[in-house]
Amino acid sequence: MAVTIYDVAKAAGVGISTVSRVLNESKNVRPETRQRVLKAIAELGYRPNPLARNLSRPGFLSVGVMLGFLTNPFQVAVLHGIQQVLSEVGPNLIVYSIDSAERRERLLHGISQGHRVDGLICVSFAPGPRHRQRLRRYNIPVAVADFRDPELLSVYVDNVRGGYLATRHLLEQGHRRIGYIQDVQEQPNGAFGNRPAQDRLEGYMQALAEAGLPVEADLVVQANVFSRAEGARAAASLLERPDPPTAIFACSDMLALGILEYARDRGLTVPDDLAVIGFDDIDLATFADLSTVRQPMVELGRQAAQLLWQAMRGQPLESRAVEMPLELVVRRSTAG
Amino acid sequence: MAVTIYDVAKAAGVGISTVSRVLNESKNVRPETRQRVLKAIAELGYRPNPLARNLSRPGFLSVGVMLGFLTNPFQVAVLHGIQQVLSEVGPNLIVYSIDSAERRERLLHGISQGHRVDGLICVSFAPGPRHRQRLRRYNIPVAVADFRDPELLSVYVDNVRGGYLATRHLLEQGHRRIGYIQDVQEQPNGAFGNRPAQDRLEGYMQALAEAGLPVEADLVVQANVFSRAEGARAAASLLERPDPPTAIFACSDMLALGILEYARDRGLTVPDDLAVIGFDDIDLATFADLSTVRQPMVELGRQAAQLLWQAMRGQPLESRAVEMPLELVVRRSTAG
DNA sequence: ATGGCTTGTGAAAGCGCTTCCATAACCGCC
DNA sequence: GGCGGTTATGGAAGCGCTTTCACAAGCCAT
Repeated sequence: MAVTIYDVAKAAGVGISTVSRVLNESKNVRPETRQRVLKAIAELGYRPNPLARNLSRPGFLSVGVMLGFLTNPFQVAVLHGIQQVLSEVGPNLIVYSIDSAERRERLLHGISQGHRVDGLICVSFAPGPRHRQRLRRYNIPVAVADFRDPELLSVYVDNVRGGYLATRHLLEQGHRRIGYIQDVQEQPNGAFGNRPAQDRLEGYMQALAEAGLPVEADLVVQANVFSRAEGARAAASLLERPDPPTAIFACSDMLALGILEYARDRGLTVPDDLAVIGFDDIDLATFADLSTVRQPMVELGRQAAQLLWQAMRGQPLESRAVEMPLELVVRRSTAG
Repeated sequence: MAVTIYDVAKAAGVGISTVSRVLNESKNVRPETRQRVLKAIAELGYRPNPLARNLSRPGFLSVGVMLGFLTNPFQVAVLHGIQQVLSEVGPNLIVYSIDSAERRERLLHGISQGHRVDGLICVSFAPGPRHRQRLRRYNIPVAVADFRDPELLSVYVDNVRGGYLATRHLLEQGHRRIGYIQDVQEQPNGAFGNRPAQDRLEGYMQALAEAGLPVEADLVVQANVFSRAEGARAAASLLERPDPPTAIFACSDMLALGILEYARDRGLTVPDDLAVIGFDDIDLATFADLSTVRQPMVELGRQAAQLLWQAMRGQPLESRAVEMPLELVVRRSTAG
């Protein structure tokens, strides 16, 4: 099928070792011979096969990173952290961005049985039992970032506590009716949901309970995708009702920015008419003066990459799970 | 060194083909044998070598993407576009993020002679002559996004025109003293600079000349890195002088957001006290009501990926260079 | 000339896997 | 109880490259 080093050798009337030498710019090739080989390479359109090359030299590892859309700043930040670590230590970083549950399964299937990578990092989710089993069978280490899983290397935050912190803060500001917007994504089992967002909801409920307030089902709404537009839409559904909340906790800053946008369009004053708090503390939160719960996004990625890399090299791990700190950041969107 | 399929076969007392069958979950392996093999795999910590596997089956290609920081929304958007296309067609996407000129050279060196990828996309820069020569020699196709290069597959915008559009718009709003902030990055040759930003400066100068205005060297400042903080710093250096400009054109939205932040901190009204226009039209520009010159970032990546993929498959290209449209987007930061 | 060098080159042995092919063991059937 | 037809398994030939090794020239100083 493809043109190989043998074809080139034959065309140039030399042995394959000579072609290889030309390719690797080693010494001891007569200029004239080199020219003949280069000519043959050019004429045949020969392209060396990276796989074959790496096979016959000290191994070059690669790790795969599976994440959702590259439009999600949180995930990009995590990727950035992973990148930082891996670019130092060496392995190739192969990015698999997943836009649907179906594609995720397909990719995971390929990876878990296809031996395409030497290590895997999943961001904000964990592979299902079947994939997991195969990955373990092949001794492909797996790290999850932004997810807690006892079986895998995991780096995570206490999302329940995060939800609690955000909600308690709003309660302390005197709010009694607090909306929660969570983003959902399609899961492989066909269900919709999202573990971190679910956990934050739990924290939200805890805080309400602690304050002796009921959880009103109406005040919890879902946004389908991760975007400002969805945040605005969700805010609308929350606020355009008889008895609207005075504060909203969005499970991501991006959604929260959408809420702020909606508020501005409607002429609502923040935080007086409506208080808003997000989650993540993305770069833009400062710009928008958005209160939020900060999670160390880049560090999440770094730690996951570090853990994975240690496992890949067979080094002993002091721990398989790392919890990262969460911090309430109060800005003007909740405290005028 | 590493444990191979032979070690496993020996440990399990079977042939390597049987191990391979177990690994690939093919039929015709007695359950008992399978167990023995799995046990051996687990005990030896055997991990199949992805390279070797892919070598002996229909080829699996990979393309490398070299870009700057993953914190730059423009570059992330381009990456997103690339990702969209390549995830459909198949090859692995290997991301090389570059934080210094030195690292870029080192990586490029490895890639151009190391045969690590089957195709390469460079975002916002082009490989230097030496790398380029080697890449050509090995028939590794190269596409550049956000850069124009006659020798390579390139997808670009007319940055001169973009600078012109932005500046003319400010002139039409009545501004006569217009600042320009450009970001610079270290180049392999040790110089600092950035081709797109340089071109936009040229457009800026064209527009001024057309309006019969002089280009004042004081009004052109540089930001060292791509960030809001740098934008604010540059704005400060421009505005805290005797005769400050009434409008600023920043060569990226991120810098422009920094300017807006600075203006807000100083109590300046936008656009009355200071008009600001950016470049790119990143997602957040809408949120910040920032006027800008829109470039189709995702599409830039998509086109580059498409061009590259066609070249990789040896398909004829109708064109090696694609110019993408630019569009002035007027929002409240320049027009009250 | 002649024994060492260095230099240019090809043959062949891997690298770790998949897969084709051959063999052996086993099934049920007339 | 012997025959075609499965089913389980090992041997060996690649996949496309790098690299060691051996060998043939060519070089210099003797």
